[in-house]
Amino acid sequence: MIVIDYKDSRPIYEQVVDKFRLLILTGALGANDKMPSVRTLAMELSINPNTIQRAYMELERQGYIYTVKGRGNFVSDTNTLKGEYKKEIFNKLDEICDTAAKAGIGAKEITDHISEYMKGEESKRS
Amino acid sequence: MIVIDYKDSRPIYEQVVDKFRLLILTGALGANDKMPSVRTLAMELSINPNTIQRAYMELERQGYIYTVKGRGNFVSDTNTLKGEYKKEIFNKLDEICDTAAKAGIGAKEITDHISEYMKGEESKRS
Amino acid sequence: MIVIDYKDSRPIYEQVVDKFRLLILTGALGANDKMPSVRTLAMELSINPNTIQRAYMELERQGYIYTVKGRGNFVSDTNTLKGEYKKEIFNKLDEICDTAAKAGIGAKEITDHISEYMKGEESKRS
Amino acid sequence: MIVIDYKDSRPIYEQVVDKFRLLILTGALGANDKMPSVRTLAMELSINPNTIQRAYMELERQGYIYTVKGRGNFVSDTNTLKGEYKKEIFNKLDEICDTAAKAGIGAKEITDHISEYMKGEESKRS
DNA sequence: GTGGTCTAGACCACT
DNA sequence: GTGGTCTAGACCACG
Repeated sequence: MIVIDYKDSRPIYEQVVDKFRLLILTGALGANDKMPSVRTLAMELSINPNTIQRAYMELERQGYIYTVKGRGNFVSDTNTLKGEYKKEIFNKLDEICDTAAKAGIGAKEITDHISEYMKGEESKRS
Repeated sequence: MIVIDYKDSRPIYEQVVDKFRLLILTGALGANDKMPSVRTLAMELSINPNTIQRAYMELERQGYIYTVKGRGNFVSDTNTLKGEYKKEIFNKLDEICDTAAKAGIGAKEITDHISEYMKGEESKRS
Repeated sequence: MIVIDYKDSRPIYEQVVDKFRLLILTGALGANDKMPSVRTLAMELSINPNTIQRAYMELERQGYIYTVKGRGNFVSDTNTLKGEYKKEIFNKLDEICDTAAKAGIGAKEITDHISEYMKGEESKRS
Repeated sequence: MIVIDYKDSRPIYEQVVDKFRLLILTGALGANDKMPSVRTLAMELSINPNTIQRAYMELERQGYIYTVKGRGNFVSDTNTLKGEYKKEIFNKLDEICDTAAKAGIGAKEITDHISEYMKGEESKRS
C-alpha cells in the first residue's frame, strides 16, 4: 500500500516512484502485473492524476514498468532491474564514503558501524 | 579554495556550506580562524552576497561558525563538531542500509563492497 | 504468424497493419488470398475485434487488401504495392538524411555506414 | 528561431526538443550559452510555460542542457553529444534497412538512392 | 476506461 | 525573475 508523507520535503511524484520501485524489487509486484490505473490511484491517494502520471513516466523511463496505451501500465521483467538497483545503492555508498574519508573517517570505522547497525535492525525484526 | 559547480543541481548556498564544513572538519580552517567576509567571498566567486549570507547563516545554525557583529564570522571549536558530523554520516548510511535491506541486499554484501571500494581508493592515493 | 508486442509503444492496430504489409510484400500472402476473418484473428490474438477491424480498414485504405461484403477480406494485386512501399521507405530515408545533413553528417558517411551494416547482416543470415 | 507546426501530429514539446537539439548540434547554440527562459519562450510562442518546461526537462535528461535553479537553463558541452546523435541517426537507419531487407530491397538499391538524393539536395543548396 | 498531451493558474525555493 | 512542483480541468487516441 502506498502512503504519502506530506512532511517529506521530496516531491510527491518522487515518493511514489520510490515506493513502487521497492514493491517491484521485493517481488511484491511481479513481472507483467498490472499497475493501478493513473486515475484510480490518484483518487485513492487524493492526489492529482498528473502527479501520478509523472511518477509512472519516471518509472517507465527507468525501465520498471511499460505502458500500453488504452490498457494501462504493467511491471517489466525484474531480473536486470535488481542488478541496476544494487549498482545505484553502491554508488550512493561510495559517494558517502568518499566524503567521510575526506573528513578523516576510515573504512573500518564505517563497516564496523554498519555491521553493528544491521545487527540491531535484524534483532528488531525477529 | 571554494569552487562552485553550476551544473550541480543542489543550490549554490548548500554547496558553499558543504565546502566550508569539510575545510573546518579537516582542520584546514582551525578554531577561531576568521572566515572570509561575505562581500569579499561573493566577489571572488562572482555570486550574489545574499547567497553567501545564507550559507553563513546555515553554518552558524549548525554550529560550525559564530558571528561577531561588526567584526566578522569565525570558526567554532571543532572538537564537538567532528562527533556531530560522524553522527550525520552514520545516519545517512543507516538510511541507505535500511532501503537496501528492504530490497533484499544484506549487511555483509554492503560491508564487503565498502571495504573493497575503500581499498581501491587508498591505493589510488598512494 | 502474427505476434503482438505489448511493450511496443505503437498502437496494436498499427503493429497488425505492419505485420500484414510485410507478409504481403514478401509474397507470404499472394494476390487474392483470403485474409483471416476479423473475429477469428481477434480470438487468436486475444484482442478486441474492433482493433482488427481498424487494422483491416487501414490496410484497405492503403490498397493492400480489398473487402467483399459477406465473403471477407482479400489480398490485392501486389505488383503495384511493392513500388509504393519502396517509395515510402525512400521517403523515410530522405527525411532522416535531411535532418542528418542539418546536423553536419554527410551523405558519404551515411552510405558508408549502411553498406557496412548491411554486410554484417548478410553474413549473419548466411 | 523556433517555429511550431500545429499540423504536425507530434506533441509540441517534442518539436521544441528537436529544434533545440539541432540548434545545439549545429553550433548555433554553443556550450554554456543561456537558453531562453521558460516563461519568455512560452510567451514568444504563445504556448503554456509547462509545455516548454517539459521540453527543457527532456533536453536536460538527454544531456543537451543543464539547469541552474533561479538562474536559468544552459547548453552543455557538445563534444560527446554529437557522437550520441550520430549513433541515434544510424540506429534509425539500421531499423529501416532491416525492414527494407525483409521486403526484398537490397543494400545497394538503398545506398544508390541516398547518394542520388543527397546530390540533388546539395545542388539545391548551392 | 485507459494513458498522452496541453492549458491555466498557483505556490515554493533559489538568486 | 528563475525553475520545480502541484492542482484542476480539458481534449484526444486507443481498446
